[in-house]
Amino acid sequence: MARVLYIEDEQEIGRWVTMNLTERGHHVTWLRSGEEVEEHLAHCDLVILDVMLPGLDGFSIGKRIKKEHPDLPILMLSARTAIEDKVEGLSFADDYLTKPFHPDELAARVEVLLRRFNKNDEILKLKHLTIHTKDMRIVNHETGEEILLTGKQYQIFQYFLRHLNQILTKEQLYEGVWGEPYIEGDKTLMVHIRYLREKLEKDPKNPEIIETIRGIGYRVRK
Amino acid sequence: MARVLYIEDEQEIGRWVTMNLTERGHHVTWLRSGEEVEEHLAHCDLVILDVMLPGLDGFSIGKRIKKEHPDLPILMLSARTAIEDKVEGLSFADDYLTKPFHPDELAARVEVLLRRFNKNDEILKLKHLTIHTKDMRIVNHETGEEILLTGKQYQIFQYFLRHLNQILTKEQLYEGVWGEPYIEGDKTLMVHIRYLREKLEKDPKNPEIIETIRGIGYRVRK
DNA sequence: AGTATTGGTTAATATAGAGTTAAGATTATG
DNA sequence: CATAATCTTAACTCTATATTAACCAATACT
Repeated sequence: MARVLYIEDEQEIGRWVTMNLTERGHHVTWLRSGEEVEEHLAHCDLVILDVMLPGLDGFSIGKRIKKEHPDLPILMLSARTAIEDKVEGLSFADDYLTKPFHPDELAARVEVLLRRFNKNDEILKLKHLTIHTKDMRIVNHETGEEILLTGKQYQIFQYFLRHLNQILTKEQLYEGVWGEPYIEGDKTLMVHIRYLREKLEKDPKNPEIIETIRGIGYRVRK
Repeated sequence: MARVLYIEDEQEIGRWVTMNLTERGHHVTWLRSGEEVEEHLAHCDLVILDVMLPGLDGFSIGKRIKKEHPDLPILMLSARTAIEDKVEGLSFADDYLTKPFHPDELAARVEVLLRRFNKNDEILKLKHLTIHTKDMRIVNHETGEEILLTGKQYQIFQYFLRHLNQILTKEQLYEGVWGEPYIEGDKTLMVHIRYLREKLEKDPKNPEIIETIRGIGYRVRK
């Protein structure tokens, strides 16, 4: 179902959680500390983070992850039930579950996050397109043909889908996809938008999927 | 901060929750039953739903709301702590909080949902217009249509919104938007005001949003 | 009422921002 | 290592928007 990155130092609970989530069809990567988190982030759909870790605490790690990857859902797991901890956790994370908990509740909350962040196999319909969000298969359901995107096209379109209905500035888009600052006047993004439209739009000259917001950027609406 | 629709039949807890959320700056509409929910949905940012209600139960109501309004966050509130209830609730809702709970936790979870669903921008109402200040989306809430402004129109209107109720001279406006000195007798600003009125006003000949202050300039009042 | 003054409207022209294309650079693939 | 696919750059075209200017309407003043 989803690729879960799980950071937990305790052997016991770590095995138990990993087992439970694996049973439900998720692919779990369990790290014993927050050290090598960074390299795994690009290849996961959700982070489960224990608060009590040796060395750097879960809150700091969570905040850093959220800063770098705002579209990656984070679920905090903790034995600390104090209201201050919950409020602190929820200030950046997307859910906070206190130990002990029932594995079904964890699984249900994982599902909520995947649903909300468009990371499960939801089927999204935009005009003449049917998009399987999990594996990003795009089908033109009027002709039945599948649309294959190249790497960059895929990343850009995914960024749009994660921010449906929002007006995205060229800066936001460029920085979100390339991960480096946008230089005013650069046409690279535009060229990609053009080829994307060529593939996605019925009539690329009158785009309906990716609309232009002149002076600002672009938008994809549901 | 946000417009919360709260459905709860118990007097005691209803008052307490309403008070707590109001204290934190939210606008709470408290309904004692799920009957007249439908008409309020269009004008709220988040739904808090009690599970135990006389008549139709909270789960059914929640599912129906989610089906019609998938982008409206729902937080379930319940005295039922059984895992089956939680799983059932989380199958459609976006969070599930069991009673008793700390008001700070409810508030924190409300914040998480508003953040995730992008509903935490300020909303300003001027006559028939609803303005989402964060992303500057302007909607005519009588027709439901979105109003798209061009760059200059956008800048001018933003200047008005930052100086609500103030009479702005043409000098002030011009210098505020263009950043260069206003030349007496220049009609550029006026032409833009005209096109702005064309888009914003119900009847552009009798402007209600942007009023003319003869001999001085213009004003937008709340 | 007639005239001056200030605001409003319209259409033309100019400009900036977006779209297009193709060639060259880079990266992936057999 | 060669070839193909994809990405970036840059010159050029097109179009929405901004500005200008000429004309029209409303209000204020004598």
